[in-house]
Amino acid sequence: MTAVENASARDQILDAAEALFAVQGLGPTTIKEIGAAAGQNPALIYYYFGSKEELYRAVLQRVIGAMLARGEATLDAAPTPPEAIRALVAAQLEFVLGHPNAPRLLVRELIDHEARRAEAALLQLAAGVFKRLCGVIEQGQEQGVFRRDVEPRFAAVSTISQVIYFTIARPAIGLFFGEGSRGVSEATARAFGRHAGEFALHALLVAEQIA
Amino acid sequence: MTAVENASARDQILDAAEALFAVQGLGPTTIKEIGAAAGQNPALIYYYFGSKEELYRAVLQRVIGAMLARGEATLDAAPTPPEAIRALVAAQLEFVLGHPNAPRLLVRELIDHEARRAEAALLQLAAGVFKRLCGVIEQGQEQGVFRRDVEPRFAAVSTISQVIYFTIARPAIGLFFGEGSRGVSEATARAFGRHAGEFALHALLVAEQIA
DNA sequence: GTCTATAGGTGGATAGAC
DNA sequence: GTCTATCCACCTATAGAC
Repeated sequence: MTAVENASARDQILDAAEALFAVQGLGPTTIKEIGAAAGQNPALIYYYFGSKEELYRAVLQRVIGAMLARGEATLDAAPTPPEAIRALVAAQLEFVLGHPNAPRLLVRELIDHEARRAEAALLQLAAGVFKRLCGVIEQGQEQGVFRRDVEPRFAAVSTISQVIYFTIARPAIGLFFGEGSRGVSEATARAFGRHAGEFALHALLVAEQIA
Repeated sequence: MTAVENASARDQILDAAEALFAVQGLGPTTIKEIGAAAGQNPALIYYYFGSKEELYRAVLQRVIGAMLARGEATLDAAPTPPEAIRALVAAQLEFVLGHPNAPRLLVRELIDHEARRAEAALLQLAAGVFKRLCGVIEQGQEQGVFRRDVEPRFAAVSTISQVIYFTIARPAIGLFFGEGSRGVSEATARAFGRHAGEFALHALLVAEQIA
């Protein structure tokens, strides 16, 4: 009955809902299912969140907030544009390893956008990360380390796409790598993360800069 | 009542279902909705397909078949590994412009895999395309035009990820490009396609090969 | 804050006429 | 092959006891 225990019941619902929404999506996930997974009475969901939709929004907010904070902190901390690219991709990979639900929720939300149910907030925030990364790439071009015949905004999309797609397509990639359709091992995922940073860098660096 | 008209009723259901499944997913799309969108009686869906699930499978089969045929033909026709990379990315972009539902259905299916509903066939086929592309990259490495310090399978994933992610994230990218949250223009999409081919090539080519 | 019971609505699927 | 009518299961949400 204390504030802590209340928060805990609420959080257990949030955690269970996040996992179920990520794997099944909003529609097919039922209130009863969430209650059972959370070890809580389904009626509590209405007490704490009002409706299934609002619970879904709360789940999204939490995930997006965490992802964004991580991305911005990483970009801010990097000393040079090439380091920023490498660090961002590495942070992206570490983030999705720790929060495998995040890209699933995010991508579902993007696909659902034309179903007019997506949060405008998500779109704004996603666009915000792109802009920050784009600034870093422009800076690298001004410093003469990145090629000038690259559209910075396009390059930002290409850079970010790799880890997200890798995570989403993990079952198919697991088969491709002979590691089964349940997805690749964590070691392979980390190796891909290092590759993705280098791949983007080599695509961006002027030829003389390449070691 | 002719065979052609029968096929037409069936195809109208398939077309309507494809669009609805792509935008909303399987769960939230109702049989009645599909019937209305197709201009057909919902009961016909059971006559032709047996169940909602089997209709969904038929939709997937059609899309995957088209995508695969296009990809393999493109790779087969390219004379050199660099040309193959460029041509594959260009074909990918043209395909998604013509079939905007395809990547949505495919990515939904991948995300849903842990919900144990995905087709093993899709995973096998996706892995097949990766393998073909991977062979092209290895060939380029043997010929000395592509860098040897790149894992070919990772590079295949990075190359393919760009256009698919661009399509999925189109609403966010639309905002980012100041073209509204309904997505970017076709001209911008084509420009991105050209960029993505070059991005992957620069990431792969040995330094001396870069013009 | 937490639980039970249930109302109210909708969805997938089928039976059977035409 | 196509349509109408309908059954049954299930889901969201609420009312109200504790």
